[in-house]
Parts: sequence; structure tokens; C-alpha cells
Amino acid sequence: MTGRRNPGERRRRMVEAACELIPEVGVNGLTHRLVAARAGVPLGATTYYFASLDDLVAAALTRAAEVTEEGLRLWSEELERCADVPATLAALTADYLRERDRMVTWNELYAAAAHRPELRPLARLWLDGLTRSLSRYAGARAARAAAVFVDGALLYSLINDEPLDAESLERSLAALLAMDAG
Amino acid sequence: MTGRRNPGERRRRMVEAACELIPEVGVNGLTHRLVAARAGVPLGATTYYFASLDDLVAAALTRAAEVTEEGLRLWSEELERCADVPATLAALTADYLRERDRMVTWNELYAAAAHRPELRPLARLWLDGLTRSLSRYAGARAARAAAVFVDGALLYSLINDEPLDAESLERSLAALLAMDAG
DNA sequence: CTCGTACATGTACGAATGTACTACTTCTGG
DNA sequence: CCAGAAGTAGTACATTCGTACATGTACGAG
Repeated sequence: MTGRRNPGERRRRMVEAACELIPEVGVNGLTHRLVAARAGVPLGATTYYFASLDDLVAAALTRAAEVTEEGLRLWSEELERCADVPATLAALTADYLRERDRMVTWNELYAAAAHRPELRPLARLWLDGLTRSLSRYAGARAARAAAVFVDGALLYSLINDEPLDAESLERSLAALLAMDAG
Repeated sequence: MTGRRNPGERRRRMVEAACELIPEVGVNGLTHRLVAARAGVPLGATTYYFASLDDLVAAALTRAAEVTEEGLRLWSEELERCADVPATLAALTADYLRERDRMVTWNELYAAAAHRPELRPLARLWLDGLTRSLSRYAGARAARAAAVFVDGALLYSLINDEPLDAESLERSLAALLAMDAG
């Protein structure tokens, strides 16, 4: 009953527990004990599988980045098959802005990356990936501007009860994507 | 020599010390001892002047918000007297994006506000204030969109070595401010 | 089988933290 | 002038933390 032998699964559960905890307590609120309790493993397991707490945090943020990249592929496909890129992008963004936990997690990654440069490549995945996707429908400058706006909308939704309305999103993104190509 | 009697000044120095420390260690890295050491006061002074560490943090973030509001007034005046609003706004933003400490502090406030709702009004000051300023030159929707973009540019600069270039800023802001009024 | 290695688990420990507390000094109102 | 309030300063204490470690258990190679 106690601990069935299963290294991969145990590690995975700890990473998942850490991902669950980040929106609740923040990256800096993570502790070995909190993760162990949430994952249902003894305290010692956290130090056995991760060289340090920083490693555990990095593993959790890396996992969060993987999830984000997966979401990015979905966005890419959706944009590919749609007729109206700005409208579709606005709709996808509006959906994103309703998933508070994902937004908080991503902002935690930004904040952590601001203090720890080694995390910056991870933090760039979303913005760079989205920019690359949008480059198929607009100039490089316009694509990046639209991606920057989406991140601004994320920040806005973090501190306002009501996220940006769908029409504002669509008009703004349309305006940016229609910018002269650089 | 030790501590001349001067309550107001002491409190002010501790708040200032906390503001200095936030970009270095983050909001969650603040401790009584760190603030006391930086301010040059004994440990006891921090608990005498602030009911709890949260109070100290709140005081520091409030002070940071005051500085931001002051900066906002400068932006307002600059925009008032200029000929080309998007170009001036882009230049002001470009200057802002070079002050890394201010950006990090502001992002720390966002992250803290995401977890502590009582800080949200403070976090909204910048975005709401900028939106209000811009409302004199564009519709409500366009003004807000431009402010959201500026915050997105802040996030972008936090995790990239090179901030957004001036031309991208100007074109993007021009496109947003020219949006149909809502 | 058996033995070494990888995994599991509970406990221990030094360091750091928030906060309370005691003693001391300076100021102020009567 | 002189209490008592307000400010200053050093220290103490319970708690929590990251991490190390000792012991126990399963499992695959020979």
C-alpha cells in the first residue's frame, strides 16, 4: 500500500503537484513539504528525485511550458483552418483569459525569469511561438506586436475581475495584424 | 549617534529600503532583517512601525505606486504638449523599458496582486491612469488597447535582452490609437 | 539463490524567519 | 520639574525551511 515501486510515475506526480501548487502559493511559496504532501509521497522523495528545490521548481515550470507549447500547436491549427485570423485569434485569446490558473502560472514564470536568467528561454517559448505562428498571416513586426498585445491582455485580466471584452480583442488584433510589414 | 529621534524619517527609510530590495529579491524575498539592514535600523524597528511583514510589503508597493502615478503625470503633460501622440507615447514607453528596476517592481506588484486581491486596486493604477490619459486622444476602446499593449511591451522586455524597438512601438501604438472609437 | 544497486521512508539538524518582549532613552503635557 | 507616553534597541523563542542521512525494501544480473 505504501509506495509501489515506480520511479517515473513518482517523479511525474511530484512535478504535477508542484504545477498545481504554483497558482495557489506562487513559485516562491513552493516547499518540499508542500509538494510532498500534495503528491502523496514522503518528504524524502522530493530530495531523492530533485537535487534541490530550485531543480524542482525548474522541472515544474518546464512542464508548464510543455503544456503551453501543446496549446500553441492547437492555436496554430485553429488559425490555419479558419477564415478570419484576427477574429479567431481573439476568440482563442478570450478562452485563454478565462483559465485563471494558467495565466497565474505563466505570470509566475515571467516573474521568476526576471530574477533568474536561466529561466528566460522557457519564458520566451510562448511569445516567440505565437509570433512564429502569426508570421504566416502578417509581417514579422505585426506578428510580434499582436503577440505582445495578447500578453498585455493576460496581465490586464490578472488584475481585473472582467477580462478584456471580445470585441476589443478582435479590433485590437485586427489593427495590429494589418500593420505595414517591416 | 545611534538613532536620533525621528519617527517619520525612520519609517520613510524602511519603506525606501523595501522598495530598493524588491527588484533585487522580489516581494517574497523580503524579510524584516533584510529591510532593517538596508535601512540601517535595528530589527525591532520594523515590527514597531509595521504590524506585520505584509503591512511592510503593502507600504512599499503603495510607495512604488505613488512613484508610478508621478511618472504618469509627466507622461500626461508630455502628451498634452506634443504634436504626434503615438510617436511621443512610443518614445516615453521606450524610455520606460530601459528602467529595469521599475519594470521588475511593477511586475512583482502584478504577481502579488494575482494572489492577494486587496492589492489589485494598487496594481490597476498604472493601466487605468494611462488609459484615462490616452482617452483625450482616442476612443475609450483604443486608449485601453494602447495601454494594454504598453504593459505587454513591459512583459516582453522583462524576458528579452533587447526591448521592443522604437519603430515597432510607434507603429503598433499608432495602429491601436487609430482604431474605431467604441 | 544472493547480492549489489536503486528506490522508499522517517527522522534529524543547522539556519533563517516572524514576532514578542524587556530594558532603556528621549520627548511632552501639566 | 516630572510622570507617562512614544520611540529605540537588543534579544529570545517557536516555527518552518532545505537538506543530509540512516535504515529498510524491492528487484535484476550473475
